[in-house]
Amino acid sequence: MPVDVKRVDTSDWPCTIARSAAVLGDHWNLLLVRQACLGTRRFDDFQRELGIGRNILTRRLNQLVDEGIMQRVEYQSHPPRSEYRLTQQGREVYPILAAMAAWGDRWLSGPDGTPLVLHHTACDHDMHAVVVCSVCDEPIDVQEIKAQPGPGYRADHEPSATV
Amino acid sequence: MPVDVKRVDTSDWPCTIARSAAVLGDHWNLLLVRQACLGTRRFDDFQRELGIGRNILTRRLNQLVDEGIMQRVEYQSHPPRSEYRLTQQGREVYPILAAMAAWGDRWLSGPDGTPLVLHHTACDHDMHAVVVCSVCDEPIDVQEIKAQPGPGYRADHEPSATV
DNA sequence: GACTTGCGTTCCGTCATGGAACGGATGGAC
DNA sequence: GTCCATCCGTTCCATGACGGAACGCAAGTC
Repeated sequence: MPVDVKRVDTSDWPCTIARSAAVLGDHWNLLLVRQACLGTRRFDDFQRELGIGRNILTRRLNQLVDEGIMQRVEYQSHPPRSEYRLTQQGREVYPILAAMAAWGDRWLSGPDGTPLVLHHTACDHDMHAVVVCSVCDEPIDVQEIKAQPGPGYRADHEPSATV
Repeated sequence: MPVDVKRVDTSDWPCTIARSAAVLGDHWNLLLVRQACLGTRRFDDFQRELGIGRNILTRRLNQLVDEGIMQRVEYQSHPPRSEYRLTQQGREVYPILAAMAAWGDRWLSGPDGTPLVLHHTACDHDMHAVVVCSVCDEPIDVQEIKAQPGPGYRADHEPSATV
């Protein structure tokens, strides 16, 4: 089970973003989770809907399962067939995707507007994602955030001394 | 100026996430924006702090400039030296990174807790990012969102017919 | 004149990617 | 029983992205 990591591995840097990037900072992983959020579960469906190579798909799905983002669930046994579903950890990636969609709508969409409208069934409105502070509920701005080493910080991995 | 895209290009799919992923779904791009958010501006600093190869760094920075996420600003002319700063578009990537950090803290951090605490100067509290609905302000859950084709949707690019 | 800083470019070996073909287990049609 | 389709992969191979190391080059500094 080759794990395909030779490019710099940032999963053990003392930075959550770097760690998350090791998992989510990948073209296909991101799209696979997106597709799973839209309801796709089967190998062939992922393959057809994304146009990803079957060999790459196999690797990526196994990797996502190893990372706890997806799980294999056998849905029939003659012949054995399993589908790939998001775990809770995987489901919680969705807000990140929604934030990316909001950013994309603002900066990348053409004159026609967004290609994808998100409808929030909880409040029954079309919406977009907003990232807010957990304490004061105000939208986040880079310039109002200071990053500081936390309890889990160790200086021994990241090339940089500064975080 | 080789643009280094041979792997499947999703930038014109009728899906904002796919488009955003074409820009942000990359290991280094994500980390470069993170680093820029933390204040890094100079070529050598990026190189040292991230441990990225100089050739790769050159390509990535140029790409980010082309995409409007960063801009070159000359800070002295003898000799000509320029630094790379985030544009507004780039600065607005930060909420996505913050959302990724929150996810990483929840699912990837060790027993010691987060390696990086975010302090919100606006309300003067340590915080984490929460992604909420723009209409009802409630946190987003995959199962409460329905995606529907929007005005900018065209079925002619993405392999899949379904969105 | 030698050394340092800042910012790249060039060269090259290695590994990931992606296309295509193959495989193998089962179920259905005839 | 035989042929064909479905589903889920694996294997093979050419291409090209990655990453390390060395080189280039302009200007300032001692």
